Amino acid sequence: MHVSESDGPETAEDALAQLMMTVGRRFRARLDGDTVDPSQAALLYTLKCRGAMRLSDIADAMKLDASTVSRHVQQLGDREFIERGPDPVDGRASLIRLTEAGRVGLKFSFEQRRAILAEALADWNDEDREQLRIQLSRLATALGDHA
Amino acid sequence: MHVSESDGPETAEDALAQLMMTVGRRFRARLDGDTVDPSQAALLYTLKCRGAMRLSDIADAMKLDASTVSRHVQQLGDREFIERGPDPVDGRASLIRLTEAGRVGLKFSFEQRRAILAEALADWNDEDREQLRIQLSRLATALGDHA
DNA sequence: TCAATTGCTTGCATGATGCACGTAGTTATA
DNA sequence: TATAACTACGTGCATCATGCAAGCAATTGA
Repeated sequence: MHVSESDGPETAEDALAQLMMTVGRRFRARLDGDTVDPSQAALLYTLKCRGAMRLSDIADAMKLDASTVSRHVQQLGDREFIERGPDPVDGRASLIRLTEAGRVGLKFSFEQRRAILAEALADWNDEDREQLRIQLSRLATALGDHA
Repeated sequence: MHVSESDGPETAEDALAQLMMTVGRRFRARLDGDTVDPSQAALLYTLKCRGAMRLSDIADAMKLDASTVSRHVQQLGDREFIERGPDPVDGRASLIRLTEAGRVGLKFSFEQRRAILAEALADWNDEDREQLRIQLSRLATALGDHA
């Protein structure tokens, strides 16, 4: 066991595994006043980072079934958080693009999560926060890349 | 928006929000050969950290409905990953305790996640890893505490 | 032209979850 | 003591997210 009996985790890997387990629930849950659920927020975020994408590419990026993404896209489209345009190079596909309303909705989701985190990070000094930011960002990139 | 258009997140809070969104899926999914699903692994971890607990206390700690925990406990009990004993101070309740098999199952779940993370952290130096471990551990504690 | 492929959608089954309710055991009060 | 109120837990039911399989439409290749 790489987590000792009463101390904290012994490695960064275990610390992250513990963190995901401990707080995952709080991020997965739809937060108060939040307008998009976590999966759909992730979809919006993907579009924000990568620009207009085809549905199948979103499914690949998010490691979800295309049918699941199809339903999310429908719901987000109903709320005009995304819009679908034709793919100029393939008439079967459509390019899905974030709308301004979608940016606002995504921003709101981030703000909700920010509030929770800001509370936990309240007594961290700037250097620790910056270190954490850099490392988490690197980690997210590394985990996302080889996906 | 606290996440800039093409750079990484600008604050540690956003970096973590992004991380949860980016990789949450990989930890939530039942990994290959894994014997317990993520929710049940979290239950085992809770028992590991806090010792024998009553069902209602587990529900509080995990922020799940008691009925959900009841079902998890049944399934984990069937597989003898936990055992239920009488609560000496309340005949209605039972104390739920991790078995040795449960520790093994939990360890296996952690190993699975470790493998994914180790790959992503492969090129980090020891100092960065140690920093990350400390900060993640602190963060998990902070987030878990005010829960 | 027609078969095979690809992008997407829909029907269906499964599994996790919460709520409402029921049962058994406990505590408080007359 | 008797009885009412409360608590811990389990079960039935509805809901929702998801994946798989099948289908439809458009593209590509022979």
